[in-house]
Amino acid sequence: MALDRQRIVAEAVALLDAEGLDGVTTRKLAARLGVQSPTLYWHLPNKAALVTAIADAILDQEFGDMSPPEPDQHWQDWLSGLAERLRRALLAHPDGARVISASQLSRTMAAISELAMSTLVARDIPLRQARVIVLTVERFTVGHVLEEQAPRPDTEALKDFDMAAFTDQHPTVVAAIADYFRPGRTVDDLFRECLEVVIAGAAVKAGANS
Amino acid sequence: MALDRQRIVAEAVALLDAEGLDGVTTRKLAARLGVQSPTLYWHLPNKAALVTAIADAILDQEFGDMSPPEPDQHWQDWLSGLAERLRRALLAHPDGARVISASQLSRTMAAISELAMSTLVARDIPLRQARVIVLTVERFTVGHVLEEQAPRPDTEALKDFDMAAFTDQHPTVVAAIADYFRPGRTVDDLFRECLEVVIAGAAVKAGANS
DNA sequence: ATCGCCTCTCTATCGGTGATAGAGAGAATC
DNA sequence: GATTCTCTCTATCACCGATAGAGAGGCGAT
Repeated sequence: MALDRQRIVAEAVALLDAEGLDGVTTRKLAARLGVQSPTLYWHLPNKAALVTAIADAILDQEFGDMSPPEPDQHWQDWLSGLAERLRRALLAHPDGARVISASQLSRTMAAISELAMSTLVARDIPLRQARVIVLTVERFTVGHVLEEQAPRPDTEALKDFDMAAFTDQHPTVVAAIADYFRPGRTVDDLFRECLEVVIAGAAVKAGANS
Repeated sequence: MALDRQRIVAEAVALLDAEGLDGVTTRKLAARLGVQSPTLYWHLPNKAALVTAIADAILDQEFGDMSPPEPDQHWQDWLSGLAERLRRALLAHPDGARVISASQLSRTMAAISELAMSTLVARDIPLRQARVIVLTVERFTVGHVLEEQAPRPDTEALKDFDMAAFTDQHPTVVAAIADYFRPGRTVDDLFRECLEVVIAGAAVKAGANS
């Protein structure tokens, strides 16, 4: 099978799924493609370009179809949905948020921003506020998923972790986490509640617009 | 001079300042300390622990003194100030946001969360909402600074970047960025405006509390 | 038809990375 | 004085991104 950029990126995503971002090395990727690693450098200038291509692929997978809101839909709900989709795209692959934050100039991310900002402008929100709102939502979402996907500290490190002392020094944090582990609650609920904060603020800052 | 964990971390921060996170290698760090690199492994279990220690050092530098708000101060203003300080801490060092997001179980970060959540609880905000608000502010801030510190794409990559086509496909984004470069505006203004969105939402979601 | 160019992959190698094994120096303790 | 503990060393591992440069094969122009 011919080796081209598209096939390289597709296999890189598969490798990401199998081993995480640190497992995506030029050698392993080349091996999967039945090729020697320097060959990849004929198709890609460097590894950063590969990561950006992976980021675009991840986003494209979830944002293949992007559409503005229905006329009767509140932009708040539509923007929430966009953020939920962005999160879903990042969670769909190990280290998805790291991949996006390590990528440079992702075309798809730019397209998402364009759609979101123009949608808000079409709802009579001033351009500057539209940009502020969209950036806030995007950066919060990436920051949040980055934390969600942070590696669990290994058991070795936990051995000299004094839980009693931690609880003593951080009672509120511990109580809040305990609440968060209440039966029936999921990580999705936490994201949704945080997102509601951001969207509520966006509504305030957007002025009295619909 | 005796080599201990504290001196290692201090020198690691200096190395971070000089060369960025990718420049922080065990060999370079050891060389600065006048020592061979395996020696470091007597004081640290692995590099991840070093990064976490650097993260704590960066935060400690800005959050040496942490105090709850004055009784007459709105918690919104106090929380804004906390976020501004967090951002300042991250911006004070190259790749500061990457360091914090790569760190695991930072004690100082936990202390910041504890202070913020307990402060909100003391202002009669329900525990769960307090946690949601604090997490939102923290993760937005890290996400934002992560973007602020993202490396500028090298000139090589920009050579085949078609600005005209980009403007054509993303007119709103380009217009928004142009507005952002208006004279007198700084990157600090953008952060402040985004933060205002988050804080406004926090105020809404906190209910009718002070 | 053949010569030369172009596209793509190869081998060989470079300098660098985090990490481990195990020797050994020197101080502290018994 | 012998032993043990603390700390640093040398030597080495497997692996990483990246480059130089050879060479195979197709394709077009002569």
